[in-house]
Amino acid sequence: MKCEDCRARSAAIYCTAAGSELEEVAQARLRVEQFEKGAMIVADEAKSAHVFTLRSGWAYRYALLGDGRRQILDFFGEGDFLTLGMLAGSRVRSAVRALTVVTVCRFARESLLAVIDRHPHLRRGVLAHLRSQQERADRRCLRLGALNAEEAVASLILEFARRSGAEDEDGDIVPFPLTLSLIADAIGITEIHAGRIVRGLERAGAIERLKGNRLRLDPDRLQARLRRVDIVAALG
Amino acid sequence: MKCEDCRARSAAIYCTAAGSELEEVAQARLRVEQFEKGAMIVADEAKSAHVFTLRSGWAYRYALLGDGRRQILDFFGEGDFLTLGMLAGSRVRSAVRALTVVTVCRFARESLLAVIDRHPHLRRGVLAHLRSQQERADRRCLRLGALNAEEAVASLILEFARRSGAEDEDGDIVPFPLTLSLIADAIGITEIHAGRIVRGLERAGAIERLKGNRLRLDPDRLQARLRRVDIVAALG
DNA sequence: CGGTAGGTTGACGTCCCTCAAGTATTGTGG
DNA sequence: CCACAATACTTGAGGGACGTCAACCTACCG
Repeated sequence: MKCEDCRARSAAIYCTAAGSELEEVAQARLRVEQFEKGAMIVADEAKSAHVFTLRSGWAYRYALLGDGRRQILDFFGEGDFLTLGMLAGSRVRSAVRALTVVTVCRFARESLLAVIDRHPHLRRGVLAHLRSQQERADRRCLRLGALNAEEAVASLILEFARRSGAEDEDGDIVPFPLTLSLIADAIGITEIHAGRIVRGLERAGAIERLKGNRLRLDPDRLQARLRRVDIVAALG
Repeated sequence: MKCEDCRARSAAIYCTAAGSELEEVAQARLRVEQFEKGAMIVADEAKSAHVFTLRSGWAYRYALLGDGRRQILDFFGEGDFLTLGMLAGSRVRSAVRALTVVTVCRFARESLLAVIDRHPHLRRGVLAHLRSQQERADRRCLRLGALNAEEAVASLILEFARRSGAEDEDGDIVPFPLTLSLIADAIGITEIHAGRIVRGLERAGAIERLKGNRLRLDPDRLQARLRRVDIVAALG
């Protein structure tokens, strides 16, 4: 598992590392692991002493409520850094699960932090990571607070399309590993209503569900659903 | 304006600074400023080269949507660091306004970053700040996605009570600078419905609105509104 | 003293939820 | 390969939470 060959490297938190620095990062790594679809990667983020770089696949972070409902707080894709383990201690208890088969690099939080601390210019990557965290948090907040169900689903689909390496040569077919139940818990509606919305988008020709958790999409028709809100806030 | 006397210092991002370090922080400061209630502190966060420490008062960060609606993304109180200017470059355009009369210390982003970069142990404060940012983002997400209007208003009030120095000697009277319109835009409902909810809480004896933007509250009755969701996620 | 910003109330409409009963689709053991 | 279960998705009918519009009230400020 050479870091040099890792296609997630350019998106990783230590993306600016090279040569001996990359060697130190590899030294700090405990091991490379694989998780099955649905497996728990982190059980309680606030207490985890480990952090991960996601090499391939998708994962999601969520909180459970007293009445059993689940609120999805974030999605992680290739190159993303989970958890914000460096920020451990939050009073909002959240866990991370694999959405697809996933491979990760596991680090002890303190030793990765130590490497970054030794090499000032690695902090650029940390700042970039924090910016994208912040941006995603703002987008989620807008999606949940200001969008109706159809707009929210459209913006969620577009986010996945954008993040999964925009340009597949094959038109506009993108992987989309979410079930209706996950969509529902991400945007704060019920599974049944999520189903009606997705079906509606399909009938309108904005999306088409294909075998193997993939989606053919019509970006223009999806964007059209966001016309009401898109001008200032740049969702999608 | 001596930093030693500042009551916001213990909550500031450079809270671990002392002696000569604090001197460097004060050197990096451009000036201390005051903003009137409602005044714009940062017009476009993504482009701001300045960052602020809030010395006194309350402020809020918000985004505007194409159809004129406003989504409040965060509230800032005494000691908070605005903006995430160090993370400038987000594609979600947001601005910051004063909620009350506000005094701030203004810094050039790069010079404050440079001070922190020179003194490794100051980074503890940055990490603490990022943790609380993350925690607040999660709470907002839960509030918007999983709570109904009454629960959301109760959790918002409790957040303000908690953050405004919990223990005023005078029972449970807390400053609460939000109008119905701001409450509505924070939790994603209309001003009119927010009015109905607040009125309902008042009639139920959970809160009482006093002169001067203050609130007398009955913590138990407010907490009771969150029973359905509180067990796992620790809102409030 | 009038103007303005903030708050209240009612009637009615829409969006989303709930419950119930289905139909694919996938996986598993024989 | 089939039988069977489990999971995911679909559809309809009825209800509740929240939005919309319009009217009115109150406090504050110049």
